[in-house]
Amino acid sequence: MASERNDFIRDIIDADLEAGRHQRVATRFPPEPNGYLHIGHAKSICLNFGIARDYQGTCNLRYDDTNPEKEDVEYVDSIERDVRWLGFAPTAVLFSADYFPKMYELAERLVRDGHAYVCDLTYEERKQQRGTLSEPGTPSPFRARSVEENLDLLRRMKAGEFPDNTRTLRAKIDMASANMKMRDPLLYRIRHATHHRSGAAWCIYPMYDYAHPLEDAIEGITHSICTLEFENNRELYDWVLDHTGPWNPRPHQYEFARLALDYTVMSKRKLLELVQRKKVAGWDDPRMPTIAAMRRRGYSPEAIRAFADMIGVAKANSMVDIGKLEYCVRDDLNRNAPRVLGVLRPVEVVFANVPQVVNGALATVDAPLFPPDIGKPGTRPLAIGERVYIDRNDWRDEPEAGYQRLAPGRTVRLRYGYCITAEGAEHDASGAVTRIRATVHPETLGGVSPADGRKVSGVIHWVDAASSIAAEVRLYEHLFSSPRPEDGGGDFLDQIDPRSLETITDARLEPSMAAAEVGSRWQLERVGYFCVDPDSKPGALVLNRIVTLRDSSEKRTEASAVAVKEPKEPKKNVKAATRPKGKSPAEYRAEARERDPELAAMFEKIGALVPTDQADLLAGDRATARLFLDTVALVGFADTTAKWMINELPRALGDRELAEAGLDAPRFAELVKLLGEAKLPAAAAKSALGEMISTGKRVGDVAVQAPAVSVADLDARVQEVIAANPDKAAQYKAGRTGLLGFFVGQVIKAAPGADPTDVNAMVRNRLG
RNA sequence: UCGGGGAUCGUCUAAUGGCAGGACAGCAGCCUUUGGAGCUGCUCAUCAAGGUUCGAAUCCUUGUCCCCGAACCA
Repeated sequence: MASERNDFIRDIIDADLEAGRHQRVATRFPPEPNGYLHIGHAKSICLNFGIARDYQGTCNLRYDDTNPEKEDVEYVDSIERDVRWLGFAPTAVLFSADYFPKMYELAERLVRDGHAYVCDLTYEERKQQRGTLSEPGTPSPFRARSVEENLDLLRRMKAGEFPDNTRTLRAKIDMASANMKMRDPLLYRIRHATHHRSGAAWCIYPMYDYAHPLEDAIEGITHSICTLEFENNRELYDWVLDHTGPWNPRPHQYEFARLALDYTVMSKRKLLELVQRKKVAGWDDPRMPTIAAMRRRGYSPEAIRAFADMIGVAKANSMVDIGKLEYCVRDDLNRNAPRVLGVLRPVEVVFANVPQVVNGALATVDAPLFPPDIGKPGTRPLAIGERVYIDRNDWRDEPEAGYQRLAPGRTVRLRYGYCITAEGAEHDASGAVTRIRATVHPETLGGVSPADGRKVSGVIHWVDAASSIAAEVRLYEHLFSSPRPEDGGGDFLDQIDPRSLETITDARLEPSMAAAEVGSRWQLERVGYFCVDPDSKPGALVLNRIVTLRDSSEKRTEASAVAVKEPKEPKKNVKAATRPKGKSPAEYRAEARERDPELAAMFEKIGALVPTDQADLLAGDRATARLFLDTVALVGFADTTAKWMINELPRALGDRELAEAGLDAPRFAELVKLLGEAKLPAAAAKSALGEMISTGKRVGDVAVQAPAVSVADLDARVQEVIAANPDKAAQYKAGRTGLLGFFVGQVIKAAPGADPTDVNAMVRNRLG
């Protein structure tokens, strides 16, 4: 059983297990090897593998490689590496291509059963005959070919007798289906192509809609999870399984909303374009949303998994704030990245008063690798020499309000070291500071305040000029300057932020960083988190900025507020405007009556008993209308019957149709009678109705009439509940009237036979 | 003969007729040898209108808006 919060898919799995529909859970992650995996895939990986983990089930990594022209082993390799790096071990690593023989065998079966045919229509002809979203298609002239001819043609297709694109195998379903996917969809196409796995063994390849359900069924997948755009494909998925089975377990497809993140793009096509047009350095350019890029940038698998947990799984299209990802990355790094000192834009500080120099240093301190709140051990020595570098950004010739760092006459603490006071600065011709002169307060080591009582305005980072090492630092920002680069109608490539990569070649790091390994992650205190890039060479470190530190200084807030551009006009949905409006249920009911005079007559009769709007709802189909009329004929109470049929019956029915639910008028009438005569409380009647429908029993057998509760008893219950929740009672009295429902619910739980109306009144009374 | 889905704080997501909750972001304060972290508090939502009900985000009705679907892609 899954722990913590469930998503709707885990709810479905829980229900399936509970109902005995499955004894075990099997999922799969089915990428097509035609690109690198991205953060959106990570969401799916965490879902599928996470379910396998939570339910002690299985999860296969299966390459959905049915299109030889787009797929490549480079992608196959990268995908498995990324899945494993994310922390998941596939139960099996499989390839659709390995099922080609079995799929073909089933295709022959479809032909033999008359469910598929070979079609000679060209692409253009088929397009012509497909119809549109609102008009039916026309059947292919080859639809009526004999089984023998179809079988012969299919075998010759497989044998390679026909050139590419000259024939297809199509399912024989319904060219008039409202679902375009069901208009005799293609099952196989001819491609004399080399496949990355099966080589030249095949010249016909199955289409996704045929292959995918079979792959799932062959592997014994129970829950086949995909994204929302496949909702329309589910009907075909089921059709394929229905005509190739029986399958046990029989897989079912469920769809969730794919991840969309702002300030990036997620489609493989667009990612490929960025790579091929060299807008980025490759699939693993740290600005890309690919797993490989995030790994290189320094995101940890734990951070990405935490992100997947944070965003949840649902069916509503959504755009996730990239800040959530960055939060997860920082949260992980804060706990795990050792702190070191480094200066991105060095400016020299020379000390005028040098207290005492030992081995070329004023002092050497053991600086902790983690702050106290992290509670991790480790230190490294830090020598403070006569000259240090501080960040240019920590100096102001004229400090603005609220500024807490170094400026003429100001005193700051060098992190882990001395307090220093700036005495003056030298500038170049452009006015930029080139050197700062300062005095050291020798007594301030170890957190001691300056002896003269002067105020220390802040703490800044620094490195020793003599012993520090040089490094290249790559500063990354979001690749795109717009939160939705695909919106606005223009080319998304135009939205690339030219400032998304800034390279600093003369940064200085504390000497301990010379030993940092490729891939290791560090916090440069007060600057951000950094990861050692594989481009590093001995003596020539390259650091990637993983993410900045959160910065609550006002300056930064203002700057980023300016940087955020106004979102563009929301894109106009041309399709939506030209799309004809669908018929409303009311129109369907009216049409049904027009087609069916008997139903129209029933509508008339019902209209004589209840208001027209109710009659309309009750006379949309014969089963409903008949139930109403028969029930009223039996017991009267037209008003009660109508209200219960309209408002309560749908919920009790759930997914079932009234006609197949087997609720006959005599049984329903019994319930209505009790209701009409006020002999059964509404709440009891509701649960009874549900039970009557699912068990076929009579109301007398299922309605649990809790013993009546005397007024005195009920009042005691009310007072007990109020006494047990004094805080809530106080809140209620303070005006939080929504709590009334809470109290009523609690009392009814304690006294099931009570009339909610009475309880309501008594609670109000007691709570004043 | 159009069909299939969806709509809850700024964002993501819970609540399966009974307290609209959590997280991110934001704001304020505390704390701090990182303007980090942490802690405390605050701001902020059920698409609309009717109906059923003691009680509706949830059930019914009528609307509105958004997404997906007419590749020999997946």
